[in-house]
Amino acid sequence: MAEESIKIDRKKDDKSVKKEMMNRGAWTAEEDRKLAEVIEIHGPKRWKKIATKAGLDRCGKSCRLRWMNYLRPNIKRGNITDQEEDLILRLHKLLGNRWSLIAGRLPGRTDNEIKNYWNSHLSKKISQVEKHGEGSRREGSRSKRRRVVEKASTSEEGEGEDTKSNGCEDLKDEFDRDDFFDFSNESPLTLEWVSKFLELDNNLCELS
DNA sequence: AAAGAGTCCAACCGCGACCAG
DNA sequence: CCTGGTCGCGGTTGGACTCTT
Repeated sequence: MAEESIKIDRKKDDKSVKKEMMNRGAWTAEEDRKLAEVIEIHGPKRWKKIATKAGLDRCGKSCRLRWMNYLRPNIKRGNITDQEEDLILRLHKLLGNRWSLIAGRLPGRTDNEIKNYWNSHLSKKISQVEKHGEGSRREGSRSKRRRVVEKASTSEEGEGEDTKSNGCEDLKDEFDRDDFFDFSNESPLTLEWVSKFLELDNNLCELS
């Protein structure tokens, strides 16, 4: 028993020592350059390897995040347009806090960016609207662990867990959300998709 | 001009899923 | 089947910047 806890402690210590040795905080231009170089050669995978190859005192996780949110080509910087905002609102209504899925429909935007935008702009907007208007509906606390939720939701969608509900529950019979949002073999945001989505969303909310 | 409050966003953290051995 | 390593996700934090008083 005691031995086990010592083991755990040692493990924890190793971890924190490593952490302390790791470079953290803001990325420098030099680090960015090194990271981009290595990724160009090896591709954006095996992040731990990339971190060591680049000679950065960063963990793979940190490298991945930097690449995904900042260095990746085709990243769109600057203000979220009205159209994008509208899309985010509608997608969030359907999907809840599944930022990566939402980001998948906004080319050039990252999940982190959308999440930040939501937290700083839209959540306020929404709570203001809710104050004025009627319904208060709790945002699903940890919509995360989505795969678990998704699995569960296939059998019993109810529970209101993973947000979205908003009078749109009815759609579940005729609309397979996960199918709809499976973007794996589809090119991102096309006008057809947007109009298809907006049309569908309008229809659903008219029903409710 | 300064200082306190508020906002924004890059980066970190912790967790669960996935996968290879 | 089990285990350890890795990845990807959403939540949270810290600090730089801006606004207000």
